[in-house]
Amino acid sequence: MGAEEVQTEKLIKEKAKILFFQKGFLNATTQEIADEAGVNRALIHYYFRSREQMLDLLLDETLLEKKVRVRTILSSELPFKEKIARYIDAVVDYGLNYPYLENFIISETARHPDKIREFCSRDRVKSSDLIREDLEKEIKKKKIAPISAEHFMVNLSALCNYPLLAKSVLQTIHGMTDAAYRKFLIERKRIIFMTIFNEEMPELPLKKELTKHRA
Amino acid sequence: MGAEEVQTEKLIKEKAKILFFQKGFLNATTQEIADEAGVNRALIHYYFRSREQMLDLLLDETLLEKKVRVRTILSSELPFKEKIARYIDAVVDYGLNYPYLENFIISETARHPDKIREFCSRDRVKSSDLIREDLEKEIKKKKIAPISAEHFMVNLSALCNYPLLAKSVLQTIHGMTDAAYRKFLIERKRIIFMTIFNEEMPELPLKKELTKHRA
DNA sequence: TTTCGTGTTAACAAAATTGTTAAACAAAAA
DNA sequence: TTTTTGTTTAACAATTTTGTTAACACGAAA
Repeated sequence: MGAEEVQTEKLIKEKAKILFFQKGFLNATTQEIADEAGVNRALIHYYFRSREQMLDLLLDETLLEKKVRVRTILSSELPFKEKIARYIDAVVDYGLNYPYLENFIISETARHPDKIREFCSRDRVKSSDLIREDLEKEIKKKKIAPISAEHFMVNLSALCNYPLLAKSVLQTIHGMTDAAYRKFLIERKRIIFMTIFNEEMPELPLKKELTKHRA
Repeated sequence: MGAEEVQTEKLIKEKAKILFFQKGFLNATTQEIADEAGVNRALIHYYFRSREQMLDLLLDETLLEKKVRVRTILSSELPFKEKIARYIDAVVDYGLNYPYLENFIISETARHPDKIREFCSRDRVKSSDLIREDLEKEIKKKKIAPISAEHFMVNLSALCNYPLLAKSVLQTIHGMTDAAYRKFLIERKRIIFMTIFNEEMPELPLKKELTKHRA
């Protein structure tokens, strides 16, 4: 047993993520996953028992990773608009890696509503609760038109996630190359901020600072 | 042969649409479709040759129907803001019937990029072209912040379609019933307009008028 | 060296899914 | 009535996909 060799388990997960979340092959078979990883199909069952269990694990890990990033930002002490700017930045960047993640979730959730229910029930606060206070303050200061926290968050998710989700469609319609679409998505960060706040997005100072705690 | 009896072909298509576009069962098998329609599975092959061909037909028909509705609005002579208000109204209403249509397209397109390419290539004008002039005028009049027609249309589609697409997820997160979510979606029509134009959505006169031609 | 355990493989079995076909059926036409 | 035509059904065949198992490889520990 060698920790220095290729970690087959990790390799399979990585390649499966690419198939499902990057390439959008929602129906990828165990064989296709094994091929992508250049590995015998039986290993998928060896490490993950069944296809189903592997999917659960993948989703759980990936969703958690994304949730941590997002929550870190939304529950930080940053001023509201910077918080949102960072949220947009993080979600779009994450989506550039895994454009079809949301699509996958949607499909899985349609078939197995209990899975996402279980995942959501783990945390007591909804993400809309995390911005409610900030938002209401902003509204009172007349800095932004009245809107409920739920609608605000849905607007934000929609503007960030949809262009990633619909990558294949939008790219085809507008006849863009992969590179052009990537550029378009990065442009969108500013556009999204403008659409929501009706003003230019501020420059963001170094990202690393955010996770560090300062007593 | 009786035209007065239940049209099996139509019945199958209707029920398949429900499975795919309403319930979001992207992987529904021919057996599941047959069951939903209360019909022998072989009939699906009798009428549509293969599962694949049935899917193509369904997508084509449904997309065309939606496209006609949208194009009718976008290429009408209405003032810009009313045009957009009607677009929002139509897309959200259509989505209330088929919330998972977009999801289906996205998945199909990821696997078979040629299909959507073929569908798109049928019309010469992109929908963003249909509003470009109007939009530029509006921007010159300082009625709206500068934005490209592409970003504007993507914003609009995102705000309209995402909440439908992510129905199962959002509904779970916010703990809504079907009825509550439906209400939420209808509320969103005004929200979307406000988000884009930063002003209240006007009341829309009767919808029927739109399709009629007046020389 | 032998033993042990993890990781890997090919071969097999079982289930699910699609597509075909021949026969049954029913209503209209001859 | 018989024939014909379009529709429906059950049974079958082929393929795909998943899951299991027994044998194999090979380094580490005894």
